[in-house]
Amino acid sequence: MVSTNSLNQMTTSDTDSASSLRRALKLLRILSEGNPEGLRLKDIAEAAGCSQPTAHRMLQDLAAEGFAEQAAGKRYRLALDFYVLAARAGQASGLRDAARPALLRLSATLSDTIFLLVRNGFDAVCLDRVEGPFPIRSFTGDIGGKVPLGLGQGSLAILANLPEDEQEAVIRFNIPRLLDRGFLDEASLRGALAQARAQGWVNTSTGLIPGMAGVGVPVLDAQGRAVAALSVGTLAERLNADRLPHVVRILQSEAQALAGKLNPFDVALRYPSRSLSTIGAN
Amino acid sequence: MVSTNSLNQMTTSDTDSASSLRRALKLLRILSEGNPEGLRLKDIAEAAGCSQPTAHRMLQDLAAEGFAEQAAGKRYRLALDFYVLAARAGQASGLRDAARPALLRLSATLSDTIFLLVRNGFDAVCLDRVEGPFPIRSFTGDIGGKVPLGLGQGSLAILANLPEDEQEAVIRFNIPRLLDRGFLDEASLRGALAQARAQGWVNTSTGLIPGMAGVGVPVLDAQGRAVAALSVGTLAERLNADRLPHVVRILQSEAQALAGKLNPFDVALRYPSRSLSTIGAN
DNA sequence: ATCCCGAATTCCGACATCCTGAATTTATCT
DNA sequence: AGATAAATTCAGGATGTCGGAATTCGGGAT
Repeated sequence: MVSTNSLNQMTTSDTDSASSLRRALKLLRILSEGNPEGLRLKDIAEAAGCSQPTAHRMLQDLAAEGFAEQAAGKRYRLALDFYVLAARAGQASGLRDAARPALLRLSATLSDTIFLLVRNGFDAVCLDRVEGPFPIRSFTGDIGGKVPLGLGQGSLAILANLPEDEQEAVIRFNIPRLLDRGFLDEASLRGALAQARAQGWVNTSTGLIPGMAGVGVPVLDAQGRAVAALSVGTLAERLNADRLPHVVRILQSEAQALAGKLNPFDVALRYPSRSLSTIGAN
Repeated sequence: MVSTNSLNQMTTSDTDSASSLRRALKLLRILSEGNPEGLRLKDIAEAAGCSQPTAHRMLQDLAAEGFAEQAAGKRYRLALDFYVLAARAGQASGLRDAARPALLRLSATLSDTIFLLVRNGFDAVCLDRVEGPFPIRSFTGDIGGKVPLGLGQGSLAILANLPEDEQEAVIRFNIPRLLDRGFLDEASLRGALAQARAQGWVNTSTGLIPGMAGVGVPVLDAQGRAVAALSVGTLAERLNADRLPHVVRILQSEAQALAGKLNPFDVALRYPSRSLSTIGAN
């Protein structure tokens, strides 16, 4: 049989006493995590823990609103409208627009790929990316992609500059996830964090991805909390001792300028106080 | 105030006798179209045509599932989770991954900004984009952005290569929208379409955006229908008579190669993928 | 080409959930 | 601070929802 959901440990606080709306939203998550070609109704119903007619009706509604669609073979998948709709979600803080000129400058100056990452719960999310001419492999992947905080240069830079207690909570939650991805034990993570905090930037040529290297710097808000990170991803050979200081300097300069433009209006992104309800998913 | 501009497609039977789920989904659309900083409950309720308590409860559910969040000032807006979730929606056809190498090659070769557009209803959606060193203004905007079919090079290239009846339907629907954006009367649109169909590519240096120019070519499926477009956006001076033919040729070449890779996902000729493949790996 | 089986979709009665209006708390403005 | 408007909570009553059963659809084998 289809092995049940892989990562969903404690999907929601209330086992099954969720509202019908929340159940429907779970369907979207299921679709998002499933095969992009589409999922069969039966499997969706099973994953959602509801009957087939119920799943069917909800999916019909989702389709009618343009959130889902039925591909050939009757398979259901997310529709493009959903994508379009969400494109504006990243704009919340205006960070993306604020950072774009910096990304373009950095990419033009360094001829490398530049990432803009923001913190989102226990993850870093790639909010934007400008590609350089060199082919890059990164954890972060595409725009909209996410990595556990601590994995990768920018992600590490953010984690290193969180308030003590939050950092600790994130570390505790992410250690298993990091081990799953095959990198870092807790000791080396804490070592890397200490160094990152001390020197203000992160340099990982430590072979996480063979041949790749990068530099990440945090973007700090008025309280010194990391809300984002700028990072460079490039070939290891392009980050030698000669070039590294230059790259760090220019990155830090842009990060600082960006911090100045931050909208102080909503820096304090709040996290749902209700236990671990929403963060378990994905 | 908040006008409920619903550009919903034909699929939506727009009677107000919608299920509660569909009403909730409309809320997401309202949030998406509203001020990215967030909307007040009162306005949301008004735009959705429901009472405040109802809107409130639905928004609470949306927030609990990570689709929305409450910013300072109690304003509601889409959350980053939504963005992350939707990032995988664009993957439906695998077109994006298939096209990425081509985009990178084109950008590297031409030193200009390259767009990948796909058709979505009456719009063209920017599925991916690789930026060149020159600052560009485009209709399409960011990844996830959309333009009415017919506006812009790639968008025009798609429209020009749709089946007769669909094209006609799109034109009829889009004419007012195009006029709204201040460009093109119907006659010149039809003229441009005829030319685009005849020569196989679109060249707009016709001053839609001052100083900007671009070339778009359609990506055709096995039946000769346009499913996507590749386009170049650049400064008008960079598309002179000398360079234009070269740009067109290389674009067409990539578009053709891309068409060959298109997934014939119409029929499930696929061998039963029961084993492991239904669970998408990350 | 036909049969057969599993999946998808439709139907319907019982029931739980959701909606509206009023009350209470919280934020915003003068 | 006071006043006002918005946001949130609360409680019945109505409506939409749920899941089993029946039907249609589609795919695979003989």
